[in-house]
Amino acid sequence: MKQKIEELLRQAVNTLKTEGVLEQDMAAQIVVERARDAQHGDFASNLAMMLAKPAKANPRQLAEKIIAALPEDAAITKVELAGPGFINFFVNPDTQYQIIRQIHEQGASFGLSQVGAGKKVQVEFVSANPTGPLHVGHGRGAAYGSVLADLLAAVGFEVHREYYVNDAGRQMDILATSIWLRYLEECGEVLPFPSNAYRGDYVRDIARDIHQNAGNDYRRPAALVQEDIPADEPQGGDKETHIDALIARAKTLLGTNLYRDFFQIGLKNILADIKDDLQEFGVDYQQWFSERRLMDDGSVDKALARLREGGHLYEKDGAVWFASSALGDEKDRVVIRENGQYTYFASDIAYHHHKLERGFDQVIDIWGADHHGYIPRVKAAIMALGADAEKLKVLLVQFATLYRGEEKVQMSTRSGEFVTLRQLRNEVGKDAARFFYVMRRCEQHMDFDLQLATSRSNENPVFYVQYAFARVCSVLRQLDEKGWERDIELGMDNLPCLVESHETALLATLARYPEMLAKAALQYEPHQIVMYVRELATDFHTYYNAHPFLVDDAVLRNARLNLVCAVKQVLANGLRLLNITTPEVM
RNA sequence: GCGCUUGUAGCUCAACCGGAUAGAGCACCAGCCUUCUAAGCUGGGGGUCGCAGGUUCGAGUCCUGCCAAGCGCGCCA
Repeated sequence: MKQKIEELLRQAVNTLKTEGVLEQDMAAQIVVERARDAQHGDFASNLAMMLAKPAKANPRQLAEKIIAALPEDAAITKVELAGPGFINFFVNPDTQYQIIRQIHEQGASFGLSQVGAGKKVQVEFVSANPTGPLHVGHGRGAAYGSVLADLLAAVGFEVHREYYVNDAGRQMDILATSIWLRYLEECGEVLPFPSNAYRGDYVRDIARDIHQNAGNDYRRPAALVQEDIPADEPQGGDKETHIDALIARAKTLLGTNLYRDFFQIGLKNILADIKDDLQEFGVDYQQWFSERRLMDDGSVDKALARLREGGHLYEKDGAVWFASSALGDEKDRVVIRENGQYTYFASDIAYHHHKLERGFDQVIDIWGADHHGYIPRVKAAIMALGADAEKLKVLLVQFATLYRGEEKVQMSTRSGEFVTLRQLRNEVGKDAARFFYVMRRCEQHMDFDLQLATSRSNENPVFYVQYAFARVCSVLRQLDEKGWERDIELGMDNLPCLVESHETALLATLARYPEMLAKAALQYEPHQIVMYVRELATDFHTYYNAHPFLVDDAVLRNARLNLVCAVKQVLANGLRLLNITTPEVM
């Protein structure tokens, strides 16, 4: 419909051009929007106001000429000039009714489109270090990323969901060493636990497992472990050098192979937990991409060699630097440390190089907002590698602050007291957690009230939407109990008897669904789905209270049932995208 | 100090990327259940869109400055 009106306007402009009212070379961006107010008809265009200035004409007079030049069309019943020069279109109600038949025929695929067809897009999200369970901060990225990915797929993009596993690097060594130290405690050794090690209970659990399976095979005397280790922070030392020394000690005392056991068991356990957690949260990936793999298969060397060829690397203070400041970053960055080790950034350059080589038209990284300072250097790296930095889109997800009613929930990773995503799910359920996480624009700071999410009351928007769905189901059950059968065709043939304002409002909202989806996808804004679904639920609840559906008049009854079933279908489609359940009874 | 993000009703947030009278929910007040689920609906009050300029037919939206909050500014990841 929108396209049709745009076409009509285009023809009108062409007519005016041949009549000499408008210049031949005048380029007109024709924009038609759905009218916000029913008084303004169904669609509106600001074309006359856009053209007024270049044409040196009064917008209202120009609008009149455009209206006069508009070709006749059966679907348009009235065209009006309004306000400062808006052209409002009133659509023939008969065309509006077609949406119900369309929804009925297309079912679950109603709303899907092909605007992204032929384009490959990668969405990388969560990618939390496998050094502990996911916490609530990761939840938002998980919910947002998964809905965004599904949304992009719904509008035709070929979507690849990926999790980057940071299974190399110092944090993993800290984990392996933490597990080993807890293991030694299990064996009966007495030794202090480093302030910078991972303190969560899960570390102890893994250590206990290892002890049960392997006995004392990895046991080394505490005295040897502690010998000549520089002091920890509480004792006036530096916690980083302390833990690094312990890592080195673990490697020497255990030897490469035994040390690797701790590394691998830790990684395997935690990654399995993360995968399981995400799956239960309704998040799936096509690929779990290993950072270690980039190290092992020479990808990092390859990427750095390429930078070197381009003259982007130099040596200073014994380290190798990437001249990122020449490409928009605030300063140059080290890629190979003085000790010969790659930095995290080096493997990230290789990773993004690899991503772009895989032929994605768009690469989307979803990061926590605290990583925003990292964007310029990654973009610089992409440019230096000779690729288009525009292909990378980084979406920043702000943290959610948890509340329990008025009270702020404290989180602290160090102390091990953080609220895990799993705990959150157990407390509020998958549906509410996803709904709340996706409800806001991602760059919006968010307050997540656990009490509200669990409340089974009118305060809770999740139930509000699900309740609308359940109500339709209930109506259909009642229909059955009354011994009536739905006559879909009878209803379809008599849709024009739906003349109540609630009904026309619903028709308009239903018709908007496909456009909403396309826009939400192209703008990377899943929250629009939430907004829409709430609006549709509101329209439905209002209608439900205003008019009975199960009336004696079979014609009206079936027409209304068709409308209500269309609502049910679209609610289901929207909630399916959000990966939220649609209970038939509440 | 520099950079990124945010600032809209008492609270939590929208506003179709520059359009018409800035909208919802919660909270508050007043109503609606012998009739399809009251987890619902109807009505009401509530606003200097952080502040000040600018751009134009038109600005919550764009540009500049300032104020405030969060985050970032490692040879950590």
